[in-house]
Amino acid sequence: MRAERIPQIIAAAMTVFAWGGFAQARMEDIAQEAGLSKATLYLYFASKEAIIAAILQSYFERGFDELAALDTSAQPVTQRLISWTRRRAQELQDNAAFLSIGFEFHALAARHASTREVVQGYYVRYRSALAALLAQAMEWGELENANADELAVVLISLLEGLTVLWMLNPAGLDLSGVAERAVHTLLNHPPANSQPVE
Amino acid sequence: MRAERIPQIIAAAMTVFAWGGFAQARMEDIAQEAGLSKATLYLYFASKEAIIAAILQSYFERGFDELAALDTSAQPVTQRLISWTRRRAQELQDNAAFLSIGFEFHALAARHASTREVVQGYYVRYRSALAALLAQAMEWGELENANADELAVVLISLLEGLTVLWMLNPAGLDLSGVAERAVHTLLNHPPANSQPVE
Amino acid sequence: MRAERIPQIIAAAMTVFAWGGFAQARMEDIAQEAGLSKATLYLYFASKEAIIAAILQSYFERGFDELAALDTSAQPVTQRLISWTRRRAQELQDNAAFLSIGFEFHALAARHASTREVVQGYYVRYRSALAALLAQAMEWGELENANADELAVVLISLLEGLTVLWMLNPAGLDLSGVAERAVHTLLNHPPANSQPVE
Amino acid sequence: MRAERIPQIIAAAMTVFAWGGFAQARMEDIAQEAGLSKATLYLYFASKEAIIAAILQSYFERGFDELAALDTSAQPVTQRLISWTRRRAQELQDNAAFLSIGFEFHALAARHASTREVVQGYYVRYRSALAALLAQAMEWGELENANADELAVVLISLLEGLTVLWMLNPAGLDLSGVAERAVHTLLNHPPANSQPVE
DNA sequence: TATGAATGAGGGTTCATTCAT
DNA sequence: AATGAATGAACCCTCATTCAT
Repeated sequence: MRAERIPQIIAAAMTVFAWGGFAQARMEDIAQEAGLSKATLYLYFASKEAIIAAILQSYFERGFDELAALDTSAQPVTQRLISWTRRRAQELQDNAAFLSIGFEFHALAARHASTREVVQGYYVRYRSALAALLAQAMEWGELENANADELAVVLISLLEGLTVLWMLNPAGLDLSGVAERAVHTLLNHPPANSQPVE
Repeated sequence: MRAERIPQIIAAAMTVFAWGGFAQARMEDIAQEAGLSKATLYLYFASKEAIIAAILQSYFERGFDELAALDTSAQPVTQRLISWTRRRAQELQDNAAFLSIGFEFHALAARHASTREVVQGYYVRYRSALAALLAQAMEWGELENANADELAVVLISLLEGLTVLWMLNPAGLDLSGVAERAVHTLLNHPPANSQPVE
Repeated sequence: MRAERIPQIIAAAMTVFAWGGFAQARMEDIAQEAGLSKATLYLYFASKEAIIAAILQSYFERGFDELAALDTSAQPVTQRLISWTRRRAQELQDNAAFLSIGFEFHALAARHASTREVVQGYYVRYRSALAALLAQAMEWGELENANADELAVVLISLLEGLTVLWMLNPAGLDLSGVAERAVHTLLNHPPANSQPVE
Repeated sequence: MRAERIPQIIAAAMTVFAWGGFAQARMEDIAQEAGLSKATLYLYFASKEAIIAAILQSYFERGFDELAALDTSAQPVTQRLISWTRRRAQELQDNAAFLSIGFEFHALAARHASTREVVQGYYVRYRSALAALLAQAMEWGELENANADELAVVLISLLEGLTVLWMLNPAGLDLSGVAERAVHTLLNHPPANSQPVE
């Protein structure tokens, strides 16, 4: 029962949150979307906040499977990262409806340490995984030697930022193309190698 | 009076919103922060939403003065962009407290067309100004020929994304340094030149 | 539950409205009078206005049962109308506390078409029923031939007007007596027979 | 100034009250209608309630001039009363817009003794004047002997009640005609002469 | 497990009234 | 005399949460 209800409620809540934001969404709406009664929600979640917290946990797991898959592929790292970029872009487009939830978590993270820690945890893992991969590629001579961690930060930032611009004008931005080309460049010319400018 | 009260209320509202988000903030809080009574707020704004809308208009004006200043400087474009990046980073750090408002606007933009239009308008201007500058630099031979508009998109995205990562862990990310080095690289190796990878 | 709560709330609201008028009455007062919480009222009525509308529907049903009973009685029509008049007067006195609600509906009707239609509907039914009875009595030779509809209007008007005067000074006006005597006269000397005066 | 402003404000208030009722009308609305500022109203009236009280005083003076004129006319009383009825009906139609105010005063009177006293005072004067006239006519043999006071009550009630029905459906009720015919009848067959029915 | 019914706490908004100018 | 500006006091309505069944 629990194993069945909890994802059902989370899915319903995500739909409702995506449509109107955390604050505007009412427990009534979530219940309706889930096909349950309001009171039933409370059998599985102690509060609205608990639902948000549960979503927070799952929301930032997206893409980790794919990231993990990067490690085991046989292709050259550059190639792997490019196609991973493409997949991330695709996934973004598929889940566009839920983008607002991510931004709302950013806002929450900026305000509340507890949320911040969770979100940060995600980016740390993300960054570490990416950096490890890049470091390996450097070690293996596939990429120019550079600060792998900083490169990871730059790549992640780039994708995050593109997400914002794409959300604002999906038709006006070739998300995949721009991302791929920029990642390609950055892999070939890692920024940490460049001379700091004063 | 209006010229006096409106900025006063907006400033108060921003402080309150930064602290608790749009939804949680109460008109009472804003009034208190502004040193006014709740009813007085309604002499100048028709609703809480109207205050948010007013902030939306002003929020994304930040940094435009500096962007405009880029045009008139005598330095080489690369140099100008690098130091502009530095100033943006500095400004970000100075206004860190209000970052959550920006993320909340992103969430709102993802949900409401009217907000989206305003925010998009900002990024369009931002991107145009930057692209124009880059195009000029390319024309003058200061930068390698490339797709100036796409380069602008990449630069903006990078800075936006770095903002998120820095917000999550200010101490763990040398915002200025990473930004400057990445911008430097991208200017020297504009991504649009690279061959798309299939 | 609904079948139980709705009359309960309407009764409470009538009491509160009778005491202070529609505008002054607070939902809190009605809730208290009904022994419920304020929020519970909203489970059954969408708004204060909806409660008033519900009362409007029931308020002008008073006396219709008795009016219907007029048809089936075996007594002569004159007799029936006289004793009906007496009962109406009695009922008025019994429900004196709610008179102000009726006047308030008159005021509302004068201002809002939708209320007017409801109230008018009541008087139309009232007038039709009375006119039909009078017409029958004329046909049967019990009453002098005359304009039954106009006579109905006059009778109703008379009772309505007496209600106002009696409300202003109950002790100073023998409501039943005056009403009965006037009705008696009008039945015997129906006005429509008289020559219009120029 | 006062002599100028006070009628101006009362006229404005009556317009606003007629449109939306006492409760819904805002001081702001009245001020606007009067072409004054809200604060200025308070130079002439201590409160909204004071404005209503002032209107109460003037509202029920309508028709008294004409009633007084009845005394001095040279025509037969019956004739005078009929043409007075016609004038009252005409006046009613001319001031139809303000009818709702009258009903609202009835509602207020039913609830508040102080208002009731004022309204009752009006009807008492009205009834006395009419009864005196009728008594004189009886004395002079112009009318059949009867209870002049009760006849006055019946006449007044009839006109009051007709007002309600006419307000509900002006097109469907020949106010003047019905009133005149009924008054004519009642003058010729005064109810108090009829035998009470048991 | 599920829910219909109920509510306490609260928040946005309104408005009569005041007062300094 | 007149008013722009300000506000305290309410009031309607909402909603997360509880609980008896």
